[in-house]
Amino acid sequence: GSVSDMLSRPKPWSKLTQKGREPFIRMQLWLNGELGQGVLPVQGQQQGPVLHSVTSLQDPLQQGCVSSESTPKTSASCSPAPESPMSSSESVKSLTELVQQPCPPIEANKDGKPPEPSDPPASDSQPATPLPLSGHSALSIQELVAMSPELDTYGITKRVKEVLTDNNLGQRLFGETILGLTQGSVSDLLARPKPWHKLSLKGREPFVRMQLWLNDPNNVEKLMDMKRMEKKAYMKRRHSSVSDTQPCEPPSVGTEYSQGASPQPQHQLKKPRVVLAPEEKEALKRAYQQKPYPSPKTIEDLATQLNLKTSTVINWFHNYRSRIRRELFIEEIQAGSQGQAGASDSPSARSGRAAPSSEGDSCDGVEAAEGPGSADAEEPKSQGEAEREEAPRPAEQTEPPPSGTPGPDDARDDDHEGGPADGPGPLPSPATATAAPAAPEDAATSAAAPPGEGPAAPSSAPPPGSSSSSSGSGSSAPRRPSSLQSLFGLPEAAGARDSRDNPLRKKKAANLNSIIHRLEKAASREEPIEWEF
DNA sequence: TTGCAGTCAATATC
DNA sequence: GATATTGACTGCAA
Repeated sequence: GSVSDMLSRPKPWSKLTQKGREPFIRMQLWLNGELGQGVLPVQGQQQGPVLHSVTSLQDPLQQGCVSSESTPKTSASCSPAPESPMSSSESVKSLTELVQQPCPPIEANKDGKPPEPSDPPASDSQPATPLPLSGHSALSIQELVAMSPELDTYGITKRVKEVLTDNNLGQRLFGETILGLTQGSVSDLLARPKPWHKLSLKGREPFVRMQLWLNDPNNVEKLMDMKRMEKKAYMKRRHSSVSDTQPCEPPSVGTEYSQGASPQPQHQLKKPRVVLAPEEKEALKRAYQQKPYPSPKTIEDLATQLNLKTSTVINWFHNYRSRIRRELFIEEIQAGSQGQAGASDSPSARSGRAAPSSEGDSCDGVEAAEGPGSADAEEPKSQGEAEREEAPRPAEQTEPPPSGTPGPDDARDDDHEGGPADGPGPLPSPATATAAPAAPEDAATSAAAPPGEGPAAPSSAPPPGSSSSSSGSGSSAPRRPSSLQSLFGLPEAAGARDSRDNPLRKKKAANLNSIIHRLEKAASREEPIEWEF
């Protein structure tokens, strides 16, 4: 049905969303012969057919171009059938145009910031500047992303981490040079990769780049060279600045233009970063436990009580929700990979990252009820979260948009609270929150306490995700069968399945389902809910 | 409008 | 010095 609709009534490119454009890109590729039967070979593996073609696309970095054999024709592939008629769909037309036009270096798109190659830093550590991705292939990369088979993001990051550590290459260098991302982003990406199917086209890009990089036989050398060049540049700059005092431009960069008279105005304007105090975070977490989706009023109250800007509170909730969500993703993956070993169902997987998880403690409301299933206790998520995340888990639901939107909704203030404005709202003030309302708090409170002990559980189990678990040094994905190693190809699903086999998981899922059910029921009844799960 | 994904960049930690 | 964490932003979609 969708196909029919698309073929008969194609929307203009400009009206399409990223997702909506994907089918057209696929069609174009298919027309170009880039896609075999139109079915994306999920085998991609590092050398899967598609990927190959991908590589062939010649990443500006050429990094990924592995396939020496992929040869020339590849290049052709790059440019999507230039003249392919494409008669009808203008969308495709625009696409081809887009693809053909010399694409701006990726960063340009990314940051939206002008490439400004002249950037001072560039001058010194020039090499770093960027993204070798420049070249015409910036767009190609997007194309690649669109046509790329499902990749095993977890496996890819794992291998990347290994290569980087084995060769003593830093994330910063790798990120700036290969991915066009900052160190923090790279760190985050490597530590908490989202499953392929949960990623947007943009989000997949870094993984495709990583895959290409991994495929590049000279990847390490290239990076090493970069490293050397950077060092050289740094030394040079340092030297020159010392001897010449001539600030040139470098000064402003790396070091500090601190005293300098000129630049200060701007960065004077920089607002200092807000750092939430532990108590404030605690209060926010408690509030989150009660309402993952607080109403504007609640947010305001919270802000007032905590003496924070409402925007800060809003941001905090956004960030917390999404980070917890990601936390779940990797837990899912890890659980899946551990599969049978259900033993360490311990979620905390990431030692360091106790936060969301252990604190997520949040789930309290939910878990608490779990009662016996203490096991669940570890899976920290707030009700809303839990529902949202867990719900979909059951069987076939691997879909991103957990139809079960009920989760969040139920949790929303506005929903069950009196309407918007009314008053008292649950004011999850630090104080109130803890002691406050109904049941959930128990959890909340209890959760508050545990922080300290929380670690207990996790400690027992070796950090699943941590490479340690895999022990096998070189054996990147020791416990993960080769399959996982390369492609995700549905592995996710597989993983999920595994996890599902785990009794604990089943139990948890069942519990969550019942919670959801009860919530829905309660909601329809409009009865005040007593959280006694 | 609201929520989310993806990032950046300042800090914290290791 | 490298890596991890996290508040804030931007852009997009519903």
